[in-house]
Amino acid sequence: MLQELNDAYGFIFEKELLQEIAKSGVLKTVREGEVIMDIGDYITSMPLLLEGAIKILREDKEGSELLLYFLERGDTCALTLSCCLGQTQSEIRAVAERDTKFIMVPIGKIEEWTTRFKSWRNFVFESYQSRLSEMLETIDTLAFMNMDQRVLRYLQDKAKINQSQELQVTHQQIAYDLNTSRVVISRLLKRLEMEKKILLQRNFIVVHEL
Amino acid sequence: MLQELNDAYGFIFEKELLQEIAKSGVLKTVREGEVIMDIGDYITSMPLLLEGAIKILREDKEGSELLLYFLERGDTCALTLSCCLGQTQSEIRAVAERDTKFIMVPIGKIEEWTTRFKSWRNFVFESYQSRLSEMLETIDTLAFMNMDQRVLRYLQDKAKINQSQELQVTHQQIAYDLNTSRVVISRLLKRLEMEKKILLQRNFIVVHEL
DNA sequence: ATAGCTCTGTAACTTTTGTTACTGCGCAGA
DNA sequence: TCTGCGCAGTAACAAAAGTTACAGAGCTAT
Repeated sequence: MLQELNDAYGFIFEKELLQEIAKSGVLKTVREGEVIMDIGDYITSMPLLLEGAIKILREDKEGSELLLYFLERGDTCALTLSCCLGQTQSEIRAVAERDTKFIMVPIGKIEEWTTRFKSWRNFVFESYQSRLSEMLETIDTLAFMNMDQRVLRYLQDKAKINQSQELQVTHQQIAYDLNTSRVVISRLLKRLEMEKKILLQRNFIVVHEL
Repeated sequence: MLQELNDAYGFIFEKELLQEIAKSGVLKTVREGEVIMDIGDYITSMPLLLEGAIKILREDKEGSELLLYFLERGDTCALTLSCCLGQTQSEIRAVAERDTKFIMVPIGKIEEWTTRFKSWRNFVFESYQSRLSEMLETIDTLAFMNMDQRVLRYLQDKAKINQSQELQVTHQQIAYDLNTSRVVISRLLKRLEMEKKILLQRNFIVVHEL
């Protein structure tokens, strides 16, 4: 575990902190598609991503979903952090986008390290910061972009996160993530294909523009 | 200034911190409609609201605007805080919703107090937290609500912030804040009036449901 | 009072998004 | 091989939101 921690966090945390994390943290691995954390869950620890990717979703009372953003290696989820520190229920759902490995750090340590390690304090602040800017971007796409642009952007983000231009995803899945209907997505994807921006296959999309 | 500080922040900050704020902070008053901070500005201090209200707007490259949320007494803007600590340009515009009084605290002190005062640290964390949840709410309204619901919600929020059911606002202004067109707003307002949820006057709307 | 302005109401139309319904393809399992 | 199922394509229609255009109401300054 210490080795993996070092690979992902070695350049921002000091040795002592890395050892503390290795001591108090619990290593978890989840398979693609697994729900790591759900809306309403009581959160008592926060994740430090080592490998893989996680997608963070929001849901309304009627059960409609919306993808907020992805987390990668070196990230943590500030919304979870916020739940932890505020001792409230989770506002979001976290689902493994790929097979993923991470360390869960218990809430008590989070606060303790905040006073003891400057690098940890910075990490926490930077997490809040990057999560705020991701949320801003999400708001931008919702407020200022049409569905066709949102779909293209979604595909590009997903390609980046999965480090592959070939995405294994169904139209229905995209529709869920963007909170619209399958027919709308199929329509727009077809248009994007005609514009040569993507290539459509069964269960599978190739993104040209990155 | 110390008196006002005490009224707004006395119950969360210790005496010593209040005095430090009074010493290092600069008191500012702005009139309704004044732009306090604009997109692209370099931010070197953060505001602590004493009185009044501020609205926070986002803009895209084409100049379309969107209201993100309001700030009230006792609030600070975590997005600004984030800019401060990250030494980056402002991502948002802040406009006085009413005549407003606040204290600007220079960036150096923010960091210093973070290490010296637990109450300050908590305040900063809680600001991040509440701003994150405001942003989540904004995302919810954009993703899950139709324009008619958004308009009603907007009016209710504005009434709350201004502590009055009678809002002095034009249809055009609402359209700007919600990033839509004046005609759409007029149409929906008319419908809300027929549903007895509001009353329309010239330059002026009465909100019934709060 | 009247000219000029801002603000509101409304009609008519377009575009975008959402809905329903049906077709056919391709794969997996009996 | 046939059946059933999930997935993709598409048509036809409905609803929501955006656009253009114009008329009239009310305020202000001369």
